[in-house]
Amino acid sequence: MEVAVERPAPVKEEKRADAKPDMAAQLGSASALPIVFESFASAQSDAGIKQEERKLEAAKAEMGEVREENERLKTMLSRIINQYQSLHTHFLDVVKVREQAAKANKLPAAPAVGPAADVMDDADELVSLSLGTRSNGTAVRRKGHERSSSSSAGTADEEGQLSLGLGITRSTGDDDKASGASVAAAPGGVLNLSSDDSSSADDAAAAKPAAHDAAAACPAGTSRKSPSRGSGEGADDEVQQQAKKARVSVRVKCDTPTMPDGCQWRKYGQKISKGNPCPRAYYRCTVAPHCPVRKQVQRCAEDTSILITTYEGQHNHSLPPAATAMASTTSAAVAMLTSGSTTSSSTPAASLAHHHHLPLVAAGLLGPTTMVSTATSCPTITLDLTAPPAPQSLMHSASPYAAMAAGYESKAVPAAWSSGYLAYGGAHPSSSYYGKTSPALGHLFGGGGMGVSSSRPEQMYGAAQSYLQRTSSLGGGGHGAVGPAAAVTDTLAKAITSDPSFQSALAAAITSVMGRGGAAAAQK
DNA sequence: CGAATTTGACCGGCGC
DNA sequence: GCGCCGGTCAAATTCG
Repeated sequence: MEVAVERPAPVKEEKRADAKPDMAAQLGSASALPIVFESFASAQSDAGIKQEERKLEAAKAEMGEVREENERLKTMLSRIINQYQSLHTHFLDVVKVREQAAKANKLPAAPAVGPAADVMDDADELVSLSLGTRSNGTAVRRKGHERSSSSSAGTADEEGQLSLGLGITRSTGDDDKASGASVAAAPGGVLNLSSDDSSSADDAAAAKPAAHDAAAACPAGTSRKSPSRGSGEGADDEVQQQAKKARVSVRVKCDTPTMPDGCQWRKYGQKISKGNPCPRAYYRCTVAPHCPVRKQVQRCAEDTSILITTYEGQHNHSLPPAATAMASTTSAAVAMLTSGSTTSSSTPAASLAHHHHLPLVAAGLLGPTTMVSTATSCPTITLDLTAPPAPQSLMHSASPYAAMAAGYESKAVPAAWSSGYLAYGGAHPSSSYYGKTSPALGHLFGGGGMGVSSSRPEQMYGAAQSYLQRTSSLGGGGHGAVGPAAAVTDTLAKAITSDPSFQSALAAAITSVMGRGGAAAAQK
């Protein structure tokens, strides 16, 4: 168990002002403690024995704390794993039942049961997961297409809601009410997983054009004659295409024409899409000549203050620091979604999404409101960052994102990014900036690169929690878990910013999630 | 004057 | 097969 090892040194350094800095740094690692004690033993033979003893006591106390926390994290980890496994089992059961029912009804490929089969096949099949964070349900599910029919609502009722420890609700079809209710009832941020061809990143743009957005956007991104532009690379074509298919869509409240993500973009087109009076702008990454990354920017028809930015593809070049967050987010999304789709045999895409994202949800790593839609051809992750959460629960759940946003922001992103998100994370639910969490996620996903860690996300979540709790106690002076002031969040931001080990640990844990997601999908 | 943006035309996928 | 639609191209225009 490496939980304690990942704990950030600077926190302890601050907590233990009486200890030497280097010692405090060593104490940050549980495995380093024996070395510390050895050095203490030799030091005791010299002068200042009492002082050293005091340090020794402090070190022991510290070690005790670390052990305690380690135990806590172990417990939390095992609990989360259990919940994940039970959920996974339950989901597989549901899939099996539905397949059997489909066979019985002689509906070859329809995964749905009963009269709503067409709805299920074509429209939303959602599994909403929540852990800790609370978000505004209405914003979570704008997916409700107008194709919604009474039969779909009935389906939702029939399917019921499978509710497990993580607060899982399952809904089908477009029943906004059902999903909205489930969201509202859920204790926190919601991850929606859908295997819906008609739900895409752009579904957030408006309820009506959602189907068109997805249906048309996907082929365009993959089937166009991109080879002529040099983005295709022979044997990697398939991978490239996979990568291109996967999308990350971010809904934020933003007054500027585009979201400042740190990357260089060149506009190459603009269209009025059906159902949304606001034009959709198409941008291409211009950091490198043949970078395949595109983004679409469109304002929400229902609320023009909401900007929907959809990223597609992976950068083939190094990025400026300011752009790494978002780029890493898209890369991570691509990794998650494409790894699943390539290993899929008979399992519906939705189940893959489960495999990939449950750990994320369990770890509380996906944003306050995150939607994953895995169409067979166009998997998309939507970060709906427009819904203000209840501040009470955020300190324990969403704050890690806030902290990450802060950590990232201090490096590269304009102040609005983090200030807004920090407000979102705990202090000012009404802030007009509260949507801008994507750097947080991006930082989580990207900071440490992919595929190099053994850390577990569950650990990470716990670590993040405890870290924040500790840090808040440092800087906030007893604000505790209830609505810390902005000053506290600033303190949190600074504390975490100054702690690269924590950042890398988080990134590594995320990396682990990605890897395990793919492995899990491959096993099925 | 070069770079970036605008905008109408074109292309390919998809549904009817 | 046809029309609709989203996405892209590229010439024209604007901007710094």
